[in-house]
Amino acid sequence: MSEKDHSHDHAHHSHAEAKHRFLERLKGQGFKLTGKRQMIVSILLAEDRYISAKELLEQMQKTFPRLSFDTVYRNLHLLKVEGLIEESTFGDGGSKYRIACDTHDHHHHYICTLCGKTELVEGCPMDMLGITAPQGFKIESHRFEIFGQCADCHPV
Amino acid sequence: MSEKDHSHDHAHHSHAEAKHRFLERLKGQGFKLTGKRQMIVSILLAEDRYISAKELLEQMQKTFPRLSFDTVYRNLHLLKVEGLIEESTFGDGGSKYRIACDTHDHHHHYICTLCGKTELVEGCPMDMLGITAPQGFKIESHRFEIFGQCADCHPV
DNA sequence: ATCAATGCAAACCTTTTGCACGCGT
DNA sequence: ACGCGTGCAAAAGGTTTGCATTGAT
Repeated sequence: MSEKDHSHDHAHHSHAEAKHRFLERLKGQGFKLTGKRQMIVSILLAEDRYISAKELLEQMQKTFPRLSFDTVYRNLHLLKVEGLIEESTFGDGGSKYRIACDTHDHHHHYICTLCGKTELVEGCPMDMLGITAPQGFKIESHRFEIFGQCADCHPV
Repeated sequence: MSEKDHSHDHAHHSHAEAKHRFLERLKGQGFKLTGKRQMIVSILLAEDRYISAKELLEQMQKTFPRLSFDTVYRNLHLLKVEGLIEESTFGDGGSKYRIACDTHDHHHHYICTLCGKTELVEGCPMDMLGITAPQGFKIESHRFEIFGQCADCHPV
């Protein structure tokens, strides 16, 4: 087995591992592991980037021709509530979703606006900045994203 | 004239001043100063917070009963392209808009998710954080917003 | 008088929902 | 067998567009 094959095999292995972990979490909550649900997790893991509900639907329809948006959205909603995926609204035309970075608790992303690929940002502005909220302002959440084009997507 | 009246007058004065500045900028670009366009700028200045296209429409319909979404959106689009308003997508159900903070070049906001009111955040994470983009990632923009409830909107 | 702005209506796109049936447990 | 998950269809929002008319300059 060549080095190339080995790394490929390794990638597959960790993918399967991760998928198993995600599905176990759903199972533990009493949700059923349907074929479509598993495929959504598979695709999101394999893509490892932000993709739209439409992209997801189109990929899945190759296997499940009668699949429609409602099921995709219902599953995305479930996965989001369970904290297994992340949602963002960059670009035009609605939300995009990616598998949650389960190895890092709190994080922010560099996001490629062309392909949706992400990289982790070091640190969080809420820690680094001397954030002092206005009088009486109760902070509940924040959003920090850096947009641009990844090495694969821009010419030079 | 009482102090109260005076401050009220002052507020009106600076509002009118700001409105004039915004409208002049449109005029300079060759756009027509229609009543509806002026009213949108007026409302956004008076509100000084993020509001939805729907809120805008409803306020304006008191004066222009036949006004519909298309005109509101067309004007919002124009104002956005001209850099006179800012758009955000917090909460559910689409975009919200506020008059641009023309006195500050680059900035970020504390945003009240209940009323849309904003406060300026001191500093920008891109300056404060030791941002080092991944190999080959070409940074084009970023988004940083702190959400919560302002003093007026939460009980305690 | 000219050309942008508006009203109206319809289309578009993403996302959600009600209901009956099918499938994982 | 039970009850969640799914397909179908339709609706719900938000936003955009074509076209004829109105209105600012």
